[in-house]
Amino acid sequence: MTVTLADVAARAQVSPATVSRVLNGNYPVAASTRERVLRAVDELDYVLNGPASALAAATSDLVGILVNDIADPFFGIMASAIQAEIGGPGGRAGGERLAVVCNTGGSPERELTYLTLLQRQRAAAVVLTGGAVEDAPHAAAVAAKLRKLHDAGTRVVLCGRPPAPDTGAIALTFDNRGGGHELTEHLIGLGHRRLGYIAGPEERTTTRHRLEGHRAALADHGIEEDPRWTVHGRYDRQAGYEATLELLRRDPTLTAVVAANDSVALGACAALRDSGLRIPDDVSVAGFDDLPFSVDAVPSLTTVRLPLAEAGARAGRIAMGREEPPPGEIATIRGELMVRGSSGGPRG
Amino acid sequence: MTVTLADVAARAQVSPATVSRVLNGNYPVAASTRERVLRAVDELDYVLNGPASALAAATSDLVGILVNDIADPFFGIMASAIQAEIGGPGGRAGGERLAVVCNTGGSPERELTYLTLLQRQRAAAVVLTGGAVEDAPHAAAVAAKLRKLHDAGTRVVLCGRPPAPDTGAIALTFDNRGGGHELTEHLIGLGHRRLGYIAGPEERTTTRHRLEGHRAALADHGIEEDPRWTVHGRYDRQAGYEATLELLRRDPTLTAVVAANDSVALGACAALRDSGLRIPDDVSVAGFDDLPFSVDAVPSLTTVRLPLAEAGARAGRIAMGREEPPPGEIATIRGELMVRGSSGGPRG
DNA sequence: CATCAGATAGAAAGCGCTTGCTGTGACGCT
DNA sequence: AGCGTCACAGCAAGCGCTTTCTATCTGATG
Repeated sequence: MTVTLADVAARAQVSPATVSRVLNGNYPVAASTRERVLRAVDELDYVLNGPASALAAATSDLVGILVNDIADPFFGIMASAIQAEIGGPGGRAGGERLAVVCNTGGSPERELTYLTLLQRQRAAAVVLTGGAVEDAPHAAAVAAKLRKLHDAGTRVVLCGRPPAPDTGAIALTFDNRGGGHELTEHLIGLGHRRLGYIAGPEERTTTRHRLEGHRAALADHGIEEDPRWTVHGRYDRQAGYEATLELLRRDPTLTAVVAANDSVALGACAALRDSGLRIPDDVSVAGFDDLPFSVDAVPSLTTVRLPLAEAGARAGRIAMGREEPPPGEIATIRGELMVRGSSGGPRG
Repeated sequence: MTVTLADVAARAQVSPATVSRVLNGNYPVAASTRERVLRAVDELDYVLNGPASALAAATSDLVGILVNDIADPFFGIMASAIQAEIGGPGGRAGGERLAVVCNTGGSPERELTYLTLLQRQRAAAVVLTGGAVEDAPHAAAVAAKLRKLHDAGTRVVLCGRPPAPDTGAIALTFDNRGGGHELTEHLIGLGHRRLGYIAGPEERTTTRHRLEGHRAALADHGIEEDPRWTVHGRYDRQAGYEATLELLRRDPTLTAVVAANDSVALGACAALRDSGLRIPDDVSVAGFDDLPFSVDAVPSLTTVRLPLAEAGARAGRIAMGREEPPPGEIATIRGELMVRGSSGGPRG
């Protein structure tokens, strides 16, 4: 039924071994023979059996990319950049690799299961993107898995994720703390003293780091933080909307709202508008990430730009072994403050 | 080095066959034996070798999802919904399947290569999303590939893509033509007579269908179309911005701009604003898709909602064989006109 | 008590490919 | 002329798992 290597070999009048070598191209084969084989492959419309080849060679050409939410451009952009470097078809990479993105939906279990699945497929490399969950047992389980993958020869790269010590994983980490600090400092510089903060889900590293940066900035300027000024929620627009209403309820005198990310900030803007407040005249708003739509918002969003595409590309190259890992296997990627129309001096 | 089935068998004092059967659970195994095996698996931390098992069983648990642009929420949302149904880990599906999304970047060659790669992996199913390219040779090549995949037992589902006759593929098609028609009709109903249209890339089915709907609506109302009123561009915000400036240059008297999709529409809004025009007082704007951010735009965007998540979920279920394919193997999914703030009567 | 169906477990034959090792001519060297 | 060297090509042994067929044991049946 299906065409196998042996069929091609028969047709080209050579041994299966020769066909295999022509296809893999890592062994000398006479030009004339090669041509004959290639013609046979073409005529029979032969397609290599991936599993068989992976089994025999003990390696596969699968590269896994784990993301928290594939519908979120934050991850989409990184995944896209990673995939472009992995080669996938058409990439500049020599061997064709199947870059696959796996959507964990932010669930620790799914993350773990996907890692097992990739381990099972003997993936060539795995790139984990986005913040990690700060649950000790789960973190340990993931670390163990990463270590195992690494030991099995799978290259593991963390992109926009905190380092995982002793796992052999290369980490490209975003400086969320620094970015958060700079952003809040900017607002303080404008004269704001009562700042609301809409944080992401409690147990995520990204959430914690950004919040820490924010608080550090407040502390630096001797501003005592009111616990009512922080609200947690999901990383989406809806959460931002609701959290903002809650903040306004708790303290209507806030002059600025800092959001966990741009989507949340957009929700915040909508809530402020719906509450009859002008941005930035009445309340300033700031986001994080600088996703493409942020510059288009009205007013355009003050935020911290994270070089998602660049980071992804680099992670992809490292995963493919086409770029040296950073010294110490850890690199910190800084964000860049983008001051735009959504932030201004308080009340006036 | 790595633990194999045989190791587990030895440890559990059973034959490899038994271990395999315990793991696959489709053959009677005494409870006590099963337990012993499971314990051994656990103790040895055994992970099944995917390729080996795929080879022996002649099937794999890979499901491919092809998207044009993973960084675009349009695809992200569909992919997310599909993946959720495929199961991936944690899904309600029984067997764990590895749902992998492949980013073609809109390139026909990459699309083809990914299909080959998936064929090579003996994928259990493949879902293609988004519009197709209307290049005859390429379309034929894709059709041939789909046919081959289908014949090899891979379930093929098209989601938001026109049917591919005689390939055995199930198609869930969006009614782009109808949506485009309804949208333009709405604007005409408001009194608009000079409507600019920002179309997507020329050679895509989605582009053509939406444009056809637009033109049909114009024709229905006896409006003669000026060729200067149509500009083609990419499906992104930037293209919308530039195309709008071009339209304005060609005919400053336009009272409405219809965009190929919401991102393009947002770009159009930005361009109009930058040109000192108010929306919708001076010019009305309409998009397509109703992506999450569209309702947040200022003013909120009049557009056609496509049930991306529902369609994706259905495609996923069909791909898994958990839902009957539609009669005739083709279903047309209609959009819903969402009238919002960006459209109003012309000039006041 | 002999017989047989039913329930489990094992033996072994692959699945389709890769690769170390073994030929085998053709060349070049002394 | 004799022989070591290459450059290729083929042999055959797996890679780790699934699955058919067969063997064994149990308890039920007549």
